[in-house]
Amino acid sequence: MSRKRFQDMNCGVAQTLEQVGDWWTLLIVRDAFLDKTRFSEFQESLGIAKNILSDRLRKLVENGILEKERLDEPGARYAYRLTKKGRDLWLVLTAMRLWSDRWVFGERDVPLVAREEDSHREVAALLAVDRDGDPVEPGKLEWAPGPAPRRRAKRRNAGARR
Amino acid sequence: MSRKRFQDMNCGVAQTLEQVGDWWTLLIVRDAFLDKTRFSEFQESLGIAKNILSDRLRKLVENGILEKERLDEPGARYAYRLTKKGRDLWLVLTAMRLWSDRWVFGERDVPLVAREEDSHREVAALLAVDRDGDPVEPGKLEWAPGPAPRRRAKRRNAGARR
DNA sequence: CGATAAGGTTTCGTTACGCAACTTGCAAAA
DNA sequence: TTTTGCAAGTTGCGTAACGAAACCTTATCG
Repeated sequence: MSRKRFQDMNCGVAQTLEQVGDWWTLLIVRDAFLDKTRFSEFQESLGIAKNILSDRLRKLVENGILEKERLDEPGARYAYRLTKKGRDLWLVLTAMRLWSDRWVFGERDVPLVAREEDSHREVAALLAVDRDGDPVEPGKLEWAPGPAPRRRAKRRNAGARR
Repeated sequence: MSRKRFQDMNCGVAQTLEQVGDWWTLLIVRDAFLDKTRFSEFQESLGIAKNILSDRLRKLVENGILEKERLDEPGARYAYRLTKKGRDLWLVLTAMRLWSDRWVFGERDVPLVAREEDSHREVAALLAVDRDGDPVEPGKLEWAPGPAPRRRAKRRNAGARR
């Protein structure tokens, strides 16, 4: 009678939820993007119970989304930092932010903004492109179920795992 | 001692999680994208308990992500369909799918594919653009906390709510 | 009328969450 | 050297959410 797991579902959404689908997890990741690194920083920022935070951080480290580093500084024991895998979640966070921007906040301002370091240009939208980089019309999308045996052609970034 | 709510957090990620952050909710939305409309279809597809499914469907309808329609067909039943707000979640699902494609599945195939209706070109990546539509370098992003009083300039699609 | 099916609701046991109190490790103050 | 103090947890306990199965309701079919 334990909580159902999504491990065996052959679906990317389910697999992602398996790793970051817990109630607090994505907010911890969001805070990590905001350069929070310490246990107490997450705790104060989120108002999360310490045992829950402890558990979520452990799972995030286990899943390779955060890495735990021991610090020598006085007053600071550990630092939790995003790995490459963790930083790659920015698209998920951005998609959620943009959705809420439109459907929840309405005209209110949102506090988390992604922007280019140099120009400070903000990410205002996400654009879907095919494997050649050509835009795909969002209004004319259909979803196809699988399993579709397809070869992923030439990935820009090889060496995906770690 | 109820579960902590994210309502009051002035953060788009939190607001989105408040509506679709429950354990099963995004999988129900995914199934809705796959043209499932009936209670029993969701139930069989997901293996979710009926009371949980009932509760999640109700909340999704309350939040305007699904709409419940009474059908006249024999066997008289209901259909749950995505609203515009619900269909707008495709970016979130796609971002999650692409992430798992890279970090979970590795070389395995994924079963949920978004593609253009006419050309059948698949969405292979999401591209961040600024408000002028110019691409923003993903590698050089920084995250800024708010609240940043910014005016959202000329949205492509006005009339956001409904 | 009885059987069957969709779409739930109820009941009940287990798991997860939330809170407070306690523990541990280290470092600086007294 | 003892004490204080903070970071980073762990433990115990009560409540809320979840999961499975049984039950209910409405409608159709024979």
